[in-house]
Amino acid sequence: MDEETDGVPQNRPAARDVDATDRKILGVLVDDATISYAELGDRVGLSPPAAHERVKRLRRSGAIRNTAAIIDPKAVRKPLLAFVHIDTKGWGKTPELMAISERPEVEEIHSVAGDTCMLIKVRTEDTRALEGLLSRLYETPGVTSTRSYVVLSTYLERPVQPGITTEWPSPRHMAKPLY
Amino acid sequence: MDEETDGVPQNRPAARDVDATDRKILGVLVDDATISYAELGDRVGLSPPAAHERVKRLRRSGAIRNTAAIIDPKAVRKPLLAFVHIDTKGWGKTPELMAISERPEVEEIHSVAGDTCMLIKVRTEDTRALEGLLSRLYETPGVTSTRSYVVLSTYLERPVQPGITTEWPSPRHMAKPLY
DNA sequence: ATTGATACAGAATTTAATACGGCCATTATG
DNA sequence: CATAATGGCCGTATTAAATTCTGTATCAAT
Repeated sequence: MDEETDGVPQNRPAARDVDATDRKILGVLVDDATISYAELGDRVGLSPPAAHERVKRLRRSGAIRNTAAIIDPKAVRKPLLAFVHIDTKGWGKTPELMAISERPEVEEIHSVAGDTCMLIKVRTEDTRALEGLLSRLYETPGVTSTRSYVVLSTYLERPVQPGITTEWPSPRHMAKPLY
Repeated sequence: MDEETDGVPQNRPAARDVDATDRKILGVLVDDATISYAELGDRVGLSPPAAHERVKRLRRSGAIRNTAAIIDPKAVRKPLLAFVHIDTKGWGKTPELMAISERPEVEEIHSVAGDTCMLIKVRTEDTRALEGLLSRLYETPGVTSTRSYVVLSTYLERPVQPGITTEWPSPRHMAKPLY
């Protein structure tokens, strides 16, 4: 399958919201984006060109950000996964922190509600490499402390799922919210 | 681009380790797996069939786990990202916890070193849905407490990078490890 | 030195992506 | 209310890419 490169949506042209068919398409393509439009059409009940048209729209609108190869971390020698909380004086996207983000080992950087703290996901070859990354983080100006959570084993890891939005059963002890 | 479905590697047939060319290929395909083999070959200095052969091998060996559409969480109405630590009595992949993993909102479940605790990444439509998920988690047998980290903003989020393994400069105050 | 295996390039073939035209349904408009 | 305009789809035709095939060079092991 394929066509023009997925681009980041610079502008928001046709932001029609995704319908049930689009979700089905997304569900299929998250599992496997290497199938043909004929196969995709079959699975969601469309002709190949119609499926193609939908996918093009999903790309244009930015619903599909990218079509990417998912790499096994072990294959590229990064078997060690860790999450790091760093407490910072104030928030921010400091230049020092952004320098850290250029390391290929760093996969995610989020700022977190409550404390002034950042949550970072890293994948390294071994504990030695993790140590280097951590000491670099600790030396970053504004960082007051770090806590690391080294992952022993991963039970589930998957990309964003389109999933049909279903309701959770309200816990009995919980009142319906006012708004 | 593409061919037969990426399969999970049941057996380990040709586990030759990835060389520099393979890393280049992975680097390109992580960015954009929709390019043609001609284009891929150009970028890494191979003929189209040779590039194709490499990619097939990377799939067979499991280095490329999947080729997937990356979805914008906002497009599927999941703008809220949170990490949840749950403390558990003992470890484990209890049936109850595994039931949680079937919710499409749950993206990752890891067990963590040190405490007996699990780290869970979830993405929901709103705080209401998060609340439902959390109360469900708290009601899971064996769970003694939960802590949630709601993400305010994400500065970096990307897939596993093949990256050329480079050395960190050893911190000056740190001795070389003995092994 | 010879054999075998591996990786590659180039050409040939098959398959899939893409472009085009027409149809139907829904929605906007006079 | 009638009618135009739009959007989404299908079927077909064309073009481009994936895939197969064959020969060759390189390297390793016998």
